[in-house]
Amino acid sequence: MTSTPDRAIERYNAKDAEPRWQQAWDAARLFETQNEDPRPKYYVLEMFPYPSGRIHVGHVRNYAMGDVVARYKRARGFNVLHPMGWDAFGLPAENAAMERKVNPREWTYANIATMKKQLQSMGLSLDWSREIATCDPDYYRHQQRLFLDFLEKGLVTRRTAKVNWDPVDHTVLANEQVIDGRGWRSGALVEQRELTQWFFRISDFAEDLLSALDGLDRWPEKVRVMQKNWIGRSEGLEVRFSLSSAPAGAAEAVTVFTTRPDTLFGARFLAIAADHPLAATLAADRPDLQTFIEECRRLGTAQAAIDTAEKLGFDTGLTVRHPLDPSWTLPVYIANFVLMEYGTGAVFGCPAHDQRDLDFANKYGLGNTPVVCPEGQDPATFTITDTAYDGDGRMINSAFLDGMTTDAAFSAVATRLEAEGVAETKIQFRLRDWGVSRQRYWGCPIPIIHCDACGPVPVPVADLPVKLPDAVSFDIPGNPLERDHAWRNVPCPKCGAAARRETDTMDTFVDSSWYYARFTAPWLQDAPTDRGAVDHWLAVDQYIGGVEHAILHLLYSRFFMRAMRETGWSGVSEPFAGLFTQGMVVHETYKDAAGAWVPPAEIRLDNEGGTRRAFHVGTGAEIAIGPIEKMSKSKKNVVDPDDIIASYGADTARWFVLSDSPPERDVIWTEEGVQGAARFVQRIWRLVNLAAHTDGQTQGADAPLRKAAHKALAAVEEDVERLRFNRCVAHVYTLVNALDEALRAGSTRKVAAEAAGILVQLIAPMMPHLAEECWTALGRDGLVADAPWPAVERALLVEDEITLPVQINGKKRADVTVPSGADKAAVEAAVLADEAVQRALEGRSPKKVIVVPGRIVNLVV
RNA sequence: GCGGACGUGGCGGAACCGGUAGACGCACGAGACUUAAAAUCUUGCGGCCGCAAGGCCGUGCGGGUUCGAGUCCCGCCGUCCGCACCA
Repeated sequence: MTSTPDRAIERYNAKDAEPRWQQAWDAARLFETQNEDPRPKYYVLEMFPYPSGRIHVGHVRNYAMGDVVARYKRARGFNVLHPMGWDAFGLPAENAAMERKVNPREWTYANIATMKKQLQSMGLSLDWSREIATCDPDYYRHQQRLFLDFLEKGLVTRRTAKVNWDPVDHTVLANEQVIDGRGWRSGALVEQRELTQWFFRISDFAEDLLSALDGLDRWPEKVRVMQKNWIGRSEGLEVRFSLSSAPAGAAEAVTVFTTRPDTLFGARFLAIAADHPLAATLAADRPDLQTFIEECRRLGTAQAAIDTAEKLGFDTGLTVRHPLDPSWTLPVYIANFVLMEYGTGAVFGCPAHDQRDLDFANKYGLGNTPVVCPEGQDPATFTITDTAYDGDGRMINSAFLDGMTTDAAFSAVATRLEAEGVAETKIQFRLRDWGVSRQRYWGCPIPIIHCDACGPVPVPVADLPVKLPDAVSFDIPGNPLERDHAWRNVPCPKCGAAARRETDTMDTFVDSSWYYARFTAPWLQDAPTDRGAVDHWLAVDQYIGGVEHAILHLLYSRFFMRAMRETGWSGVSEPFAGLFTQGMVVHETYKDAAGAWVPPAEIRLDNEGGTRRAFHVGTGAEIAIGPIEKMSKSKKNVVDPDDIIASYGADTARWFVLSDSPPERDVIWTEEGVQGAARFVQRIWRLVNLAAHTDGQTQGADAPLRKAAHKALAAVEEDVERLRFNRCVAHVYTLVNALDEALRAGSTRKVAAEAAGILVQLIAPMMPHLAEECWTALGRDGLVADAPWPAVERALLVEDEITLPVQINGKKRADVTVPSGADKAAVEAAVLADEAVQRALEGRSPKKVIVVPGRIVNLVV
């Protein structure tokens, strides 16, 4: 049987091979993309990393996936753009500066150098000639230009807004950085401060950002739903309730937004937010009211997450007239559940049909009037006690609306109030404008100069970039830009008088909102983008990253493309045509007897008899195996990609992260799994070498092998296109098993080497170094990374004969083999002639025969 | 509370439009080779009954549609994720 000569095949040495092939690709400049290349374009992009210091396995997974797509598409004849850069501004650099007295810029660039080396050791097919770092003045000068252009187009505004202010660190905190009302670093009680801030007017695009989601059919449904909810469109009516007697200095009326004008006759009260201007006016000379407002604010920030928050109200003593019946007045409350940020900061309370209003009304004895009667309920007896009814029905107790449906009542009220000039139909969005001002040093300076005479004046384009000063100190809390007088004090570009630079920098989400566009022509000196390049490459064909960016980054980028379209920097509106959100890499946790976390590197696992036990490599003490969790420094359940690559090689690491789980789900990093991947690398190496030198003569073994190779090829094609890498891996295993079997059976060298060649091309996108080494072993010319994808021989995919399962009353009783082209009658005849079928029929004759061609036969008796 | 996803062997998972449930891998058992170990190879591996042939049960639970349901419908249970006083 085994006619393969006993050749000593050396083990594949990844440590030696991987750098060698990386150099070969570099030397051939294989991944440097030309914009002018006539082949069809394909833009693959993974979310660029923050240079935190070292890459983690999550990066390995993310970039391995992108690399499979990039290498595959390149083999399929596309001009692939696959760039990489650094999301390099951000708070950690400033924290490092404070803790370790290092310059943020030096810290960042040192991290970039380290991480670039790590990424290069992965063998990714990246075009490093297009590398960008957002902290580079060559990048952020263009961002400043975009800011100025947006400003000119009215897409940027400046206004006051409330921010979370950390009085110890002297900085604004994002909501996520406020924990239980305290700053996440300082632990100080966070204050709400009014600050003048720059805003991008993303809400101007709310309607378009929402409706265009429907066209993003290559985005996960989940992400589209999240964005839809985030934008939060609701249709309703803005209604003015005039005050019976307006206090001095207050408006004559309170405007309310409602999505249920049909229930207006069920109104019992009006409630305004604690931050409503009317509340402030009233509080001016009323300390009790001031106290209440303070209380509301504290509750708002300190216990944002409370779901049982009690409804609190303060009766102002004011009343408003009902817009549909001026003789009817309603009391005005200040209520803690009304948000100034949404709608008009005022609501009318309809207790019968809104649970929140009902809770409030019941607490303050305001009663309720049901005005919508559910279908099948008797209006005469329909009452509400402690559960509001928010469904549809017939109008009752509602004067001219009685008997209408809720929809009809909505329209009737809207028509009437609009005619009277006391209301307008309004579409309200939850989406708010994007505040981009940050009181921090390590970010893109906002290119504005404040002049006492001229106000905020844009820095002239010719003066860009506004560069960050290098010599800064973080000895004193707060933004060093404010203390840097040499940097800060400049003449007004308009009038020449003494003026001051804006010391706020931009939110780092701005940096990542357009980097993918910059990649299309990163060499441009005097413009952010080149229209030809940007319109050619965008949208990104496949964008890959974590779900944690489902809303902010992806929504901001969609806004940015629209704003760049308005300012002429892009002809495209949607940045990402295809989006894929990959799962995390998770790992078991380990705890020693003292309860301290133990890192996986210090663990030896034992699986004797199927019982998993862990021991400490140093002490030998048994370690408790804990739950599988997201890798985190605090639980020490992290593995370092450098260690993995050093001991197993990049291909093994890449293969493992692609193999074990569907890419959108979490993958559990296990030592056993990595070892399995490492063994497979050797197995491929061994089989490919055997195939290259076999002197098998059994031609009967050839046909099944060719069939297996082309089946695997077709299957991998389909699954790479759909990013189902775990299935690709399974197809490769199947082909390897077939090759192994064929070699044992004596397959000829010609066919074995041809099948091995296909195998090598299949693994090339996933394990590129091993693939090159195998390609050479097979005596093939050039680089497999540059070889065109093999063509599937479709004829090999069709079977001559097919084995159909035969069911009797839905239970499988036999298998019958028929020619694959057999028609239903022939199949039926063959089935009924089958011995096992006849035995199972026990003399009965089928009442019905269902033949599903190529699938199954079911006999009903 | 609202919205979404998911639930299949010891484990990760596969199963396309309703058509052989458990592909492929990991782990584990038995055996071969070896002084030994590693590596490699052979072989078994959902449960129950059986020497076997074979049979019965089985995709979170309960019902339904269908010749046929992991897949579709209704109702539960559980897990995860997102949003959350949104008027």
